[in-house]
Amino acid sequence: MESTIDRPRRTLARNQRRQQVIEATISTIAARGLARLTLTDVARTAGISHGLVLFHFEAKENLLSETLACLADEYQKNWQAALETAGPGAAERLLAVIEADYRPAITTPARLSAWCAFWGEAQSRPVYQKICGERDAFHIQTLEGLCKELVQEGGYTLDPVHVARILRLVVEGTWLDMMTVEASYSKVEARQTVLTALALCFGKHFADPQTAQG
Amino acid sequence: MESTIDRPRRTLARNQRRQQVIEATISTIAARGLARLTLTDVARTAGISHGLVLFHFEAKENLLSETLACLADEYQKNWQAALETAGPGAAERLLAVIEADYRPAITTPARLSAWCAFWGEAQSRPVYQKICGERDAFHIQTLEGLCKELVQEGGYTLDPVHVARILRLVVEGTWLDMMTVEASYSKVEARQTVLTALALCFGKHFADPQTAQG
DNA sequence: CAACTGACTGACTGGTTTGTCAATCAAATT
DNA sequence: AATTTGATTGACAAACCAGTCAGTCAGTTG
Repeated sequence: MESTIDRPRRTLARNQRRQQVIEATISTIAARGLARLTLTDVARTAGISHGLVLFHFEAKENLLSETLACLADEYQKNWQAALETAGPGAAERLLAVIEADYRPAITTPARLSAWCAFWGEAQSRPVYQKICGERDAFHIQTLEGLCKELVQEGGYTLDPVHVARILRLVVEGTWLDMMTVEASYSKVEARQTVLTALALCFGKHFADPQTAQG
Repeated sequence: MESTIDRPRRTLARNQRRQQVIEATISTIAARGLARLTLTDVARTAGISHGLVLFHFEAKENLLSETLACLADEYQKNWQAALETAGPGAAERLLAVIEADYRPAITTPARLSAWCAFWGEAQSRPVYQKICGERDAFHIQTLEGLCKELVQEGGYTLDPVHVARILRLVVEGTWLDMMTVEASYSKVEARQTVLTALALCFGKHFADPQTAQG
């Protein structure tokens, strides 16, 4: 008897199909941008009719919101998971949160590209702003908390809010660089840059990759 | 005899009208985003017919490219002018280039918003990438050069490329923050963050605003 | 003043795109 | 096997929008 369960089905379960369409949306945004995105594009990428996309998401606007929410969820779960498996020390935990941003599953070219596209459009769309906003606030709060711990621990004369911001911006910035800057650099270079920033901020806790090697 | 020169004319000179339409485009992008931008929107903002927009720019795509080129030009001229009027020392010059990014004329909400919109769309549009790319490369080169000078001058054990990148990303990042992050902070806060970063990188040349005050 | 040039308008066209819906089909249930 | 449920399609309607163009008008030049 052949298996009837794991053979690809013509009709998929609701959640599976929705996830598949969202993946197709991410790819299509990466390839064509938000401005030129059409439902027919998305449908073609997913290998289904455009009517089915609307059947599952009601409206284009809704599909886009849910796609962004999916990306934001993924991002948050990723760094939170990293935080949970990290050791108890503030330094370890800060490093874990930062390194989580460079995990391959998160930094897919298509995902980065889609993320940037939403970011650019968010200026004029409160809906998008709100989806990212709450999760962002939590992320920032966490970073600030860890920096505060480190400042107290190491007796640094630094404003934890400023330092947390600097570190976050360097991480986010290297993301964007890897996408946009023409002569783009590698993920290794990006992480080295972040480690340099960490060493500059918290020299007693982190060694500069430069001096550590040479 | 009344003046015939400075009275507002119904028909404008070619360059004047083009500039006006570009300004209208920037405002409209800020208000509606690139994805929903229509020529009718732009025309309404400029107070002219949408036929005239096409008369001056041939095609929508062309209007957008020229608008982006205008923003990029403006940006470059701004920091280059700041560099020319700065003193001879590397520290002064670096500070001048960085502070130029916070001049009010450049950091208009509409301009920042439009800039972000183009940035987001640039992933999938080589045309946009190219317009920014060359100018960006020059900007990065300049920053790296100044950082290199400072490193030699102060005997820091730092990679100038990494430091230049960190500083640039903090500046760019505060820009984006002021636009996107929900509980946004002020331009003063942004500049303080950058000064903190400068002090962390080049402690012998720049004082942390924190310790300088307290 | 007459002729001319170039800016300007607004109606129109063709093509594209979102969203609807009736019909179809696969899978589960009875 | 018959019925039901819910996914799926493709044809269709309506809206929208970029781009065209014939004709108008303002400003200039001879």
